[in-house]
Amino acid sequence: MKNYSRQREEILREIEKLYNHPTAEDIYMIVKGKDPAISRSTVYRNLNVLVEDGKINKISMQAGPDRYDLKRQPHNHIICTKCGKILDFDYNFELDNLKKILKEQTGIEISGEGIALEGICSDCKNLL
Amino acid sequence: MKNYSRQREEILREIEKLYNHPTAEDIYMIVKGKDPAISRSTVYRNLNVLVEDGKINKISMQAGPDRYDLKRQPHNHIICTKCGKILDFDYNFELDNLKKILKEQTGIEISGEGIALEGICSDCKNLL
DNA sequence: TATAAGTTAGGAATGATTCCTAATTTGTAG
DNA sequence: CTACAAATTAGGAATCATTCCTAACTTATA
Repeated sequence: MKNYSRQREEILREIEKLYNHPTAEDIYMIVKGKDPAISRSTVYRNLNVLVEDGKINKISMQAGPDRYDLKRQPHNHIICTKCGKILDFDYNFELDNLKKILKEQTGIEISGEGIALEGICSDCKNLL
Repeated sequence: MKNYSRQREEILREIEKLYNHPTAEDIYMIVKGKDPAISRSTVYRNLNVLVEDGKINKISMQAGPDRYDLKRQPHNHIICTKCGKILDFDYNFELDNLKKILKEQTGIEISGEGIALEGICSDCKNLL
């Protein structure tokens, strides 16, 4: 296992405490509270390293900045297209015939992770 | 039905001819070939209008610019995370218990559209 | 024909992210 | 320890996609 720099460790430790899909900016502000000298580019660069190392997930939004999530047990995300709220859900795609259909139609084998669905959440639906 | 401006019509007509999920820039270059005075902001603005009017879909990518697609029959997209290729597939989420599970766990009712999956396509898999 | 509403071209502004550079830290081999 | 290489940093400039701004122009309306 590769050694992590102090800054990289700090970033990972803060993400471990968070359960609200923080943005890079969120993480930057939190880490900066403890390590005022840290720079934004260090946060961005290390977030990419942590994604590559499989420690965290990057969630690409249809609008606004990317969000990050510690890899705990496998789960998926569903995003409200009105308010942008992200909710977790667990659904074992392995068991589903979706995988088979995709393989047949496109030749792509999905991993079951990195999947984002979209919809309108109940809060927003009530406002319509 | 609202009247569309000449530029808006031009943009929609070009998207009707394309089956390769063009970006706003792609569309801008094509329309500019026929109407050299058109501006980029006109293309962006009208793409948003066409999405709101339900004429086209916007596909948000995990990397790079958004892509657009005429709304023909309902279908979903799967994106290769290596090469960025976008493939269509049709899978009727209405028939699936995914919808039920999502409703139970998150309160969100998905529309069955605007869903993007990710994986690694067979071309890229061969290169690994 | 006058007025209002909608739309445009062009470019400036914005927001998120990456890139660049010189300085600093860390790892390693003698 | 010591010296050199490799990795990483802070800070800010640069980039990219997109939106915003404004004055001019079209189109609809009455």
